Amino acid sequence: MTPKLTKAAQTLHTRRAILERSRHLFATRGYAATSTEEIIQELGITRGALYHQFKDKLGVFKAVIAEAYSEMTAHINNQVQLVEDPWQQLIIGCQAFLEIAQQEHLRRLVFIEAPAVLAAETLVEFDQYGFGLLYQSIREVTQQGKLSTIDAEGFAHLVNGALNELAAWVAQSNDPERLKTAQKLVENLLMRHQNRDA
Amino acid sequence: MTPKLTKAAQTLHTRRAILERSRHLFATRGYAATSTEEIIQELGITRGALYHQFKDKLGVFKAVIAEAYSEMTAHINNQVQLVEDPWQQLIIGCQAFLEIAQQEHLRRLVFIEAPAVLAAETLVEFDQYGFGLLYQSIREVTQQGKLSTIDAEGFAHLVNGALNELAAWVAQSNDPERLKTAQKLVENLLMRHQNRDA
DNA sequence: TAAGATACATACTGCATGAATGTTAAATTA
DNA sequence: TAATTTAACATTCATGCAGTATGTATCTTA
Repeated sequence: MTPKLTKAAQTLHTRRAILERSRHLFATRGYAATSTEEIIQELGITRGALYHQFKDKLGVFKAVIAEAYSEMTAHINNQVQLVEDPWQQLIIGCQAFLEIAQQEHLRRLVFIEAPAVLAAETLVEFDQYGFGLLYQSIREVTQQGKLSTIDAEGFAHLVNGALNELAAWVAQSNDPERLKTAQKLVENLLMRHQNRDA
Repeated sequence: MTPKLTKAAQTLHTRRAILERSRHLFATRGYAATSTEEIIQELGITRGALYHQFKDKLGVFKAVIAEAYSEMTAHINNQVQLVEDPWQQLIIGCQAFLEIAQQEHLRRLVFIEAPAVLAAETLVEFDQYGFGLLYQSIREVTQQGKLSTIDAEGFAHLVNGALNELAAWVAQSNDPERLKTAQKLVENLLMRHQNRDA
């Protein structure tokens, strides 16, 4: 006899519902201001369900953040793979970041809530995904002699920080031109560090 | 008859004690993980005292953040005022920021905890202090034609973001050379945007 | 010095997390 | 396929914490 709903399917449904609802709440109200009570009541499930699927409230948050991170990196990777030249990839990658990070929800989750909530904890692990891509890219063009800087790692941090803040700046505004301005600013930043001898 | 301790002096003592203790706790454990119970017990005072001096836990936090901000801006202003040339002031100011924001406690409070805790709230108000200085400085050199950028405001955000992240990078390490590296990176960034015609 | 304000103390309420325990239905296996 | 186990969820409760209400002692001021 075939069951109405397999266990695996049940889990999938419940987890997805919790993840989506809580992601919305975490992104709009913040982690602290979101109660597990809210999450379960809006979904019509019980505490038992939530605490069965996740270790605790922090567990839900970590899962949400992991998804948000992978969405961002996926978009960036997609865009980057459209070109071959590492130097172009660096520029395209940065601009793709600005596009995706423009989504206010993503930004608040990844760059505001996550650092504070996870603080000393596993944050580094997560953050390496985003930063790692950038660092690798910058190291590559530096080694090829195309980028001129006194310290590739430090420069990667410089660019990363610039990108994060520009993303916030773009997101805060309604002006559709800002994204383009930010993208040009970053391209300009990179071009001005380009080594013309190469 | 002279009182042992004037009311004003009492207030001063209590407020300072609360501010210093809670600042330490907020900076090391974070806002959420710090309980008012801890604060008062370590000081040997009561809830009444705390809630008399501050509206609530958030009120304590805001006061702590305000002090942290003003320490940072004070240091930057001091350094900047040592030179006359606006272009030099911009560079010196950025480097002074890296010096002061290197202190892990300050950084966590101002750039990690505060944004998350104050989120939509009065954060902007605070943040304008730090960013405002930078923006003004950049606008000045841009108007003088010394800085070449397509958008002064956007460029200010770019630099601000770069500074914040570099500060974190410096703070994470024990290497005393990192601060100098970061300072050079920023100077380099600015120099590469300098307009040689001026 | 009397009246009021101020700084603090104590006790209590309400809310949120997470744990303990119970129940039902799918999965496994004999 | 019947028996047994296990997984998904339900319900109830203990604990800890923020913030409030109310009481008291000390300082201020008219």
